[in-house]
Amino acid sequence: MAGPDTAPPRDFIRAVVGDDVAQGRVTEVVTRFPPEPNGYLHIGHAKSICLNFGVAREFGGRCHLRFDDTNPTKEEQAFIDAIIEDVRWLGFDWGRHLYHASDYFETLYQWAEHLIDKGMAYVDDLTADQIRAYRGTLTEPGRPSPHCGRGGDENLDLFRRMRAGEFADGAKVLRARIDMASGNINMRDPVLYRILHAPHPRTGDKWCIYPTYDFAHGQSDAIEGVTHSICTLEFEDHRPLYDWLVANLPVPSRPRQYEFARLNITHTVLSKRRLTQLVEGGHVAGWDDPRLPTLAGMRRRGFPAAAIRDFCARIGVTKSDSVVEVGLLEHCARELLNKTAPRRMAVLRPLKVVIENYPEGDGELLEAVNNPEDSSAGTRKVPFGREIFIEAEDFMEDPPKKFFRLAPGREVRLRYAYFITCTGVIKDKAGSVRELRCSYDPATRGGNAPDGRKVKATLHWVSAADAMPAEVRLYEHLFTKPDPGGDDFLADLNPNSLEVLKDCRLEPALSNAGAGETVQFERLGYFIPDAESRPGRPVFNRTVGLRDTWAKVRGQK
RNA sequence: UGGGGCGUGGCCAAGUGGUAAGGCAACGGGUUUUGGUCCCGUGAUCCCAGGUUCGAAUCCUGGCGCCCCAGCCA
Repeated sequence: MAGPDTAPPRDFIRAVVGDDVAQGRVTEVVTRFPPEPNGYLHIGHAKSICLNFGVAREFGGRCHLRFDDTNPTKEEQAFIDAIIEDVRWLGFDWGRHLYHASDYFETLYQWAEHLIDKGMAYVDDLTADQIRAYRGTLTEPGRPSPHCGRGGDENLDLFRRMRAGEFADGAKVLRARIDMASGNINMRDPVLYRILHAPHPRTGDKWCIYPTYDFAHGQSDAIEGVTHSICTLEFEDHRPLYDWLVANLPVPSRPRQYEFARLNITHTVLSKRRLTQLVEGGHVAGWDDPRLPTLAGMRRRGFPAAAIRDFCARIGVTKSDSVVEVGLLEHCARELLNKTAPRRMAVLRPLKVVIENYPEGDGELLEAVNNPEDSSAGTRKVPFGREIFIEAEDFMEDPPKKFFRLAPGREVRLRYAYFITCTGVIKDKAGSVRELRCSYDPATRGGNAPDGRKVKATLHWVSAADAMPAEVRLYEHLFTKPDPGGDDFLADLNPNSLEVLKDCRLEPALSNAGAGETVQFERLGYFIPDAESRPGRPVFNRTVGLRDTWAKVRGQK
């Protein structure tokens, strides 16, 4: 069993790294996680983070956190801050190795001049549209730009004037001189620098030209001594360019790029473009909406970081496109939480029960186990009285065959309390059940009958006199379809992804539920206080429900 | 019709010539003061077709299918 943070997984990336170490090709393994600060991190990033930091740790190396901040028109400091918080929360530490591609802007600039000197780059005056037209298509080769023959001095002069701010955005670009006829479009004289008169979150107004991803990434890796630059499959086509640049520039080391398949999960979306659309379009309540697969959202929802790490370890790392069922993620959360979450009782949809033979005005404290999976968690006292609330769905006036819970004349157990028998049903004018009358057996205190009598169900409950009112938010999948449609994915949004219950009742022990601590509401699932929770006005999020075989039986009848 | 990848049970995924691990899901059954947990049991001949071999998911040939690439995004 691949428990949390146990046996390190074995995959093709680790095989390569292990081989490089064994053959002496590298002495220290250095990886990096390189987010662009233009959005929040999601669980797809978690896969990459676990891979990069995991490999570094397993081989005694190090992993850098480096922001790929080469496009100031899309990036913000707020995203940088959020990303740092999320990676930390996930449980990884980059030590003093926090970097930004923008740290290397001056060096990258010098290397661009170096390329010009070698005749391997030129300044192009073509517009973006013209460049596209000259680039050819997937099946037809491109044609050289009319400016590709410019002399070195002219190119150098033009490039320096680009830096000096003499030209408008888009007026000129610096391009590598490689091969306009290459089958690989990335090699058809790719753009290396573009003019962007935009302030940068870190370098301010110092620059008005910025390197492209291709010109920044590999060189940044080389500067940092990264040995294994691990990225996703869509960059496979960029590897020849990555290698070309690193081979033709006076870089201090020779990193290698390896690609793995990005993560996909059913019933959600995992692309930054779509997540941004959901947030900016107001379809969710922000980047940390608990329905989102963002790390911030999952944290708020109550997913433990260790469960996410476990999930990432279980899905593996390969090169084949795959879609992991959300069920696995939910399983990872349940498995961990089952062992760690304290048990409490809470009633989501209260139905009042009056125990008629229980002395009026009396009350008592009953002992309840905090976690049957962890005896060290101890016990607590739960108040009991003549009037209690039970879950409305735990009673049926006319129960079907397989319904084991409370019904007229039937006896069930109240967890850690007594056996009760339903003796009466009170309804309102509309005919719906308002209240139940029951009797209890004083001999069954604690939940066991001395005569060995059995009941078929155990219900959770809360003392009416002591209950604390609360709001509880239930979540379902954000999308109704396993694979939300392409451009039309908003049409697949699940209208019932959020259900707010405003009249819930909690046992008193829940009043000091610690922030960030997920608890189990017995028989219901795992819940965590929401960020909007306040003393005296608690709000809980359901992280995930318990497995519910009754729901299955009920569903298929 | 160019270039780069991928194809093992419903979903992931081991396997690298010697006779198909594991996890999730599903379905049976047992235990149980959570219809939870836990325990036991049930399923593939490996995209297709040829070939090499005593023997192939693993090697060769030819097909088929799916994904990525024509941003001065990353």
